[in-house]
Amino acid sequence: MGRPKAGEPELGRELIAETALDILDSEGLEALSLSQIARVLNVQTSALYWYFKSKAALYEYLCELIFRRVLDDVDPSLTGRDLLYAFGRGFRSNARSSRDAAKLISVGGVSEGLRTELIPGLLRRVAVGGISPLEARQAVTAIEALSLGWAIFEGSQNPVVGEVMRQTNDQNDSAFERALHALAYGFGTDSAKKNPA
Amino acid sequence: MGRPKAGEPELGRELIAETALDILDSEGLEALSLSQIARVLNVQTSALYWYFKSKAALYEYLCELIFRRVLDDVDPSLTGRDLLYAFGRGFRSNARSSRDAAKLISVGGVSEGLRTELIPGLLRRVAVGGISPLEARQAVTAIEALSLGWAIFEGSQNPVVGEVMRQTNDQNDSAFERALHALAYGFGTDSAKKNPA
DNA sequence: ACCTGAACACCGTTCAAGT
DNA sequence: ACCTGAACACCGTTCAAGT
Repeated sequence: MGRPKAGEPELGRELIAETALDILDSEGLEALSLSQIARVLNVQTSALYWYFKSKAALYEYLCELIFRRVLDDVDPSLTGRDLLYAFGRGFRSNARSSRDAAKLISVGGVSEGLRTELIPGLLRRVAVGGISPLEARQAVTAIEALSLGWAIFEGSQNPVVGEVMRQTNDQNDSAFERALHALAYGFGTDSAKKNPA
Repeated sequence: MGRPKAGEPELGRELIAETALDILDSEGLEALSLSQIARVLNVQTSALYWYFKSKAALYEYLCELIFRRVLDDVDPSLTGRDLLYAFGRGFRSNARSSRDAAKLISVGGVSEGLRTELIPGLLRRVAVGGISPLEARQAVTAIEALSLGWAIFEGSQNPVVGEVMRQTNDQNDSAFERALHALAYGFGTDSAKKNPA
């Protein structure tokens, strides 16, 4: 044991990341450690440092992976506000399908690929029609924030969301969708520009 | 050393919590450990267990403390949608004033006082006029989610918000305020109930 | 190139023992 | 009641050494 057995998948960034997401799913963020990953993979903890220079680097990689999956699930033909809406839905449903994924994102750093490739691409697709680049950036920020925050509360035992959860899932889904809709389609319109009395 | 000196503040939940928030502020969530708190306070780590039964219990206490401060800053005469708006602003500005406070909230659990006292009180103040209790719960959830998510992105090096940050603070503030307004005043209205084509 | 094995400083938690 | 001191299992990281 400890050495590659025939028939066993080869150690690498992919396998390490998948194992990490499995642990995140089954045991939560607290239990997600390099030691635990190594234990599952039957290697020494130090072996992981050949593929990731630190725990933070692994976390960045995981965040990018999650983000990439969300974008892959979104209809590529969508643009503008419809894209905003679909992105928010995908972000939350993905975060909800994997326990503590939202916590990971809130704690993990931002990778190079995310900063230079994925986000700019998303922004370009949102900034169409009457939506300026600045407006697109602000809207994406708002959608990301709502979806991430919502997923965090859903994952935790938050009392507010907890109550909402105890109602039917339909009602809860619609609560999120209503908020999302208010943001995606209400942001930057006249009704959102007015200040309250 | 190690024993209470005359003139030194007495060890207790208050002092431990304040020290913890100081560390959170100056060194971030990663550096916030029981050992570090004990080191600053010149006591043994095990001494802290007299006041908190675990690290998680301390985190809960800190979350409740932060939440309480946010509510204390909100004009007590506000109700309904105006309260929603003010609560969101306070939540984010408080989270922003203390580094990694948002991360702490996303990771920390929910205390008894928060669940049974603070949140129900907030809900009661929101559910006035044309706003039903269910609607109030959903709206508070949405506002909390947006404000928490926004604060997390602000605290991190998120690329989207990072870009927005590099613009003037006014612009960034107004981006958040616009999103907040869309939620507080757009949620539950006719425009938010319609589904996109 | 890829992994082991040992070492280091740090962490959360428990518990007997002191005062 | 309140705190020390020692112990335990676990963690991230480094690095020489093997193949």
